[in-house]
Amino acid sequence: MTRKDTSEVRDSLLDAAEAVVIRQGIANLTLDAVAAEAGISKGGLLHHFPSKDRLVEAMVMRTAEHLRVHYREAYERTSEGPGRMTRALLSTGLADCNCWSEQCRRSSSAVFAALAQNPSLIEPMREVYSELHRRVADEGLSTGLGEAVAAALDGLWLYWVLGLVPVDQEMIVRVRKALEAMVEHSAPAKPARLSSNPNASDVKRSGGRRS
Amino acid sequence: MTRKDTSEVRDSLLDAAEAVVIRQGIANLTLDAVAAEAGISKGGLLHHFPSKDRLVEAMVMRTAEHLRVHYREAYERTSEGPGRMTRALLSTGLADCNCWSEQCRRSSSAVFAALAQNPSLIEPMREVYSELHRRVADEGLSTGLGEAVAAALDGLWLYWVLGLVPVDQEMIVRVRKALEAMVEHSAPAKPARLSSNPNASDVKRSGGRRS
DNA sequence: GTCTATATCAAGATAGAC
DNA sequence: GTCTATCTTGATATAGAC
Repeated sequence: MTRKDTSEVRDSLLDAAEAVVIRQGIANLTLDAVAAEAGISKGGLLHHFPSKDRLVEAMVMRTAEHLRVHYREAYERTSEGPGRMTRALLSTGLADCNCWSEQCRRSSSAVFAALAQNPSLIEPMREVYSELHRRVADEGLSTGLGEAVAAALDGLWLYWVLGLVPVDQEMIVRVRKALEAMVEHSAPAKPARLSSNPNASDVKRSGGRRS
Repeated sequence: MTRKDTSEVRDSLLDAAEAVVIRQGIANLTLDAVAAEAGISKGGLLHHFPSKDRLVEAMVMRTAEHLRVHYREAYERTSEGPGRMTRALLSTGLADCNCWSEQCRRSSSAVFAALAQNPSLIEPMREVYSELHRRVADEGLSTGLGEAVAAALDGLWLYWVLGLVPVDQEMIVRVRKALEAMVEHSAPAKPARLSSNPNASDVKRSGGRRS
């Protein structure tokens, strides 16, 4: 019970830290700001996270774990066959714009906090990506295709979190369709359930063929 | 003359700032560190850039301008036809691994410095990307394809600068081939120079990348 | 244009009361 | 476990000599 309460407090403190980054940017991710956001004193905050490094580390670990759970669930929901993980990413990573934005905001705050605080803190994220790319790179699609799709999704993420390119629902749909067309042609099996999203399986132009 | 000298000094100071970020990370991008790296005093540095914001602003503007020049040149070197800008990005953005790395390092230092210092300083980068995506989104390829390719390249850039996924020459080649196959099929015109070459010896000069 | 010296301040972290 | 008060450091920026 005590443990559960403590865990809940930690979680709310991490929420506060994310909120600070999202609203004020990483330059303003200070212990004072997090404490104020959480409605606690700096001393109280430092009781749960004895240093700023530990706080950021916890932010990254939580985000990494969420990400891992998220794509594993998507994998389970996706039909078997070549490119299963890749198709799972397409259906979950580019689903609804609003959900996507929320996830983006949260993950970006952790990643950038780590980058600013101490780049080595990104490590948990590396482990998740390591597993993800292992799965995506070896699932029967033509060489490099799974990796290309994953990279494209993360490119969109980058555009969105930096505001480099306006990413709206229309753009997401355009890009998803283009990527799905590639994957579908590379792995034409099981066209019945290619994607869990109804309007995502509309492929007009025939794709290319490869070895 | 005086102006040219001043401009050269400014450029060398920006080089020093990039070097600091690359070697020590953005957390250590301080005026002291930049001054030391450039072999000048902090007072001298502040004569050229009256505040840290101005210094980072100049870093971003220089990087953005390099990027713009870079892809415009690549465009000129690329054969006419559908997807010209997209093909230009593929040939120049994913050319030689070493050149690419160098460009990555430099561009990432500017972008992340801006992110840490003051996100609004990214603006010059936005303008360049705005133009780039305008060109890539409307060149006769199937809908979303140009944007997907551009996003994939920037995804690779992200992997590389954060070390999220190991990006080596082999991976670059794999992804490039997958993307080229898409573009080639969508725009089969001018097969002579499109990049039917397995190793894409299309245009390899001045490799390098974006953002 | 470059330097040294210094003012100013904010942030991370500690100590100890409650 | 949470608080207030305080210590310490390091970073930006200014002032003014050379």
